[in-house]
Amino acid sequence: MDGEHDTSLAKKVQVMEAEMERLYKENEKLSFSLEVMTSNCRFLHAYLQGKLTRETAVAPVAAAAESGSSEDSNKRARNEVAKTKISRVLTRTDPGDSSHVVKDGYQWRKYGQKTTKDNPSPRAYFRCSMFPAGCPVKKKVQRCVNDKSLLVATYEGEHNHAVIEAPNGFTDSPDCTTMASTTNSHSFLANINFSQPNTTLGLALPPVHEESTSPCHDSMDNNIIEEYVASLAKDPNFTTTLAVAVARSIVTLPHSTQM
DNA sequence: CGGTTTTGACCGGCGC
DNA sequence: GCGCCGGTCAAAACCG
Repeated sequence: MDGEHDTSLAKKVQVMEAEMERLYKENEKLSFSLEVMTSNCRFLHAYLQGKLTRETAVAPVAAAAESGSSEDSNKRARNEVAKTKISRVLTRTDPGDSSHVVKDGYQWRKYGQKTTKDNPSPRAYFRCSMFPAGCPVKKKVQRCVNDKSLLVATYEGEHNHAVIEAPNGFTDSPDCTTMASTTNSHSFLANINFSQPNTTLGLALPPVHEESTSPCHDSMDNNIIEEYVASLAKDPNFTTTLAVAVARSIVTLPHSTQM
């Protein structure tokens, strides 16, 4: 790992920790998400300082994901997940709105709905219908058990065609805030992509492969983190989504077999 | 009329 | 082997 870059990143993580502490005190409702965020930042901090290995840093984070998410419970730890690309998107909607509409730029056809054991909200199943000849992508949409105003969309597979609508389809409504985190078995990449009327920011943790330790890191990471922390401080109405988004993005960091 | 949604039935994996 | 559960199918209803 690149020592100088990691030191800088570690400082940023410290700033994030401090900011999260402040937000924690400000908003009781966010306690769960912020606990996860703070915990994850500490593990990442320790990891960056070399106090933890990749495996020990990721394991508690994964455990936090399990405890915070109603879906993908014990039995869902089936190994097919590692093969296909899995993305998870959180979308804030009107809590009274019972629809499962997550505008992401693609056209979907609903093929089923189920009420799952650990979440009273029904889960809807969609297939991509933009390319009927065989787009393999599926989507599951279910309301978050902890926050009914959050829609959790889980995408499986990759589109084999172009998107029709604008790629930033996440910005479909003024108060729609979206987090996307993408994982697969070969990358170590977490993306947060928020869109608010006056706020757009992102955080990307670069892939950490043994053959690409430092060259791919650049100063953009630090700038993005600074922007992210600044926006956390400025926009109290945005904290819920940010908290959940950051927690989700961190906890979905995939395992890597190499440090 | 064609595409989409709804919803009960069915299937397969998993734990006991 | 049985029951539970998540995921999918398919027929009917719905809609533009």
